[in-house]
Amino acid sequence: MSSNTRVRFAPSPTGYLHIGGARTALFNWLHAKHTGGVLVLRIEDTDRSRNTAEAAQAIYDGLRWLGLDWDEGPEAGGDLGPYFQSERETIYQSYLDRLRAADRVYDDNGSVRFRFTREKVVFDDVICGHIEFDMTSAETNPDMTIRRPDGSWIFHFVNVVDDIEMKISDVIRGEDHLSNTPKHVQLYRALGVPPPRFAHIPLILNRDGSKMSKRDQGASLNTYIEGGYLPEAVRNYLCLLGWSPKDNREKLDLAEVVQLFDLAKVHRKNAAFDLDKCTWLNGEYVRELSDDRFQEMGRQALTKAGIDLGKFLPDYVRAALETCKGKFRIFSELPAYGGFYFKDDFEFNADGVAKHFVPANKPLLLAVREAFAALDTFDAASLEAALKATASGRAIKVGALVHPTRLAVTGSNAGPSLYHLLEVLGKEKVLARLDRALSRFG
RNA sequence: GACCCUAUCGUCCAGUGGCCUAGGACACCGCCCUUUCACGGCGGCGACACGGGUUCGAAUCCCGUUAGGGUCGCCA
Repeated sequence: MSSNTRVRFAPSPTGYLHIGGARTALFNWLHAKHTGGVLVLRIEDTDRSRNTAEAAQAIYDGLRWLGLDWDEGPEAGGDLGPYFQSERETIYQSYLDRLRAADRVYDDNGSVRFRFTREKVVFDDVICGHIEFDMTSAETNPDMTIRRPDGSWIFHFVNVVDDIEMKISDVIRGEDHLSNTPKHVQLYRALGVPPPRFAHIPLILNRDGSKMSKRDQGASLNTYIEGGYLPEAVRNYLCLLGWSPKDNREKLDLAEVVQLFDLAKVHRKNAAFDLDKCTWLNGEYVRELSDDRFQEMGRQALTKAGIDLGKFLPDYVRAALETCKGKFRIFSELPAYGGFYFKDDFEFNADGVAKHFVPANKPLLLAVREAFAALDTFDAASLEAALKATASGRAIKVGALVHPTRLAVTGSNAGPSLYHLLEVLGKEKVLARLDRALSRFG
């Protein structure tokens, strides 16, 4: 399927990719893919104080992490560049000349202003529908500045010029630009170019409904990258914010979303970012991760938490990680869940101590130690049999032994399957840890 | 303040005049499964912002109010 659809994602290099920007990029990407069109990436760095190179890199990294590639732009090439506004000076100059020739600009204290036509501006937004703005009053809509006295350009002007030059057919952007659109439409008309289609997507709000700004928790994509989230899960969650496959499904693969995505069906309502749901969805994906990728991400998460895996045999690490699969939702939870495999001097959970390290349990734990010590083969099946035999020999429930034992060897009340975890730990470590716990009883 | 957008469970989404005593998901609570946790299963809690219309009939259409968000820069 070929088409003339050309969309663009045009972020300002702020040093990180905002979660709202990420979704705008995602929707642009989806629309391009759905229509067989092209996605252009353009860096809007007209503000000279911004450190473009590094800040732009953060944007590429974020987009690539999400799996969003662009057809034209930095590091991708294209015939309609350059794709940094800071490198398009002569183009802007020529467009300014056109406006000047048409007598649509004038100087004001050294800056250049664009003279609006005093009229009603109407346009049809793909998402928001028919929009009317009354621009007849210079009081409420004063002529806008398009170039500063120092020669630098203002967003509205360069944005429109670039969209014209890059032959953008559909401008898909955040709803915060809806009120700016009539100004842009006026610019198109003054330049004698038909405006593109506009589609303003709703904004992402904080969980409490307030506006999500730079400093808010979760505003930066980095939060998810560093927090041990999977890109496919975050991408899936973002798809569901303001758009729906309509059949109550939550987990959708990318190819299917591309097929179903319909820009016109995107909501008009702002949505709150629900980290809990995003985390749940992540857990769904983690559970289905291939063993290799799970192992790789697991090692990364543990290393990041300060654990030196080099001190352990690869087989030990692999087996340890294996017992944790499917038990947690985001990788940042892994160190707390399975860190005991790599630390002998861990603290014992206080609630657990109060509940299980009571005097009456000391003989029980001793009996378990004795049973385990007598084992020749230290595998899950033998351990389970030994523990159950110990329990029935004393006419107590298995749980009465399981809980103190788990606490003794892991320091926690929750964790991987006890018998498997004991097997991975090995006889030596298990007996040592049991002794260490026993010493706590005084 | 002016203008623009929006308004279904706490959150995300389904619902486009009768199928709605409003459905699903996350979260929360209970039960079951179970060596813990998680998963899974079952059940519960929980919403059409308010007021007027239109219509035989309104969550769905219209108007108003209220609330939230956005824009009004020589930021993007």
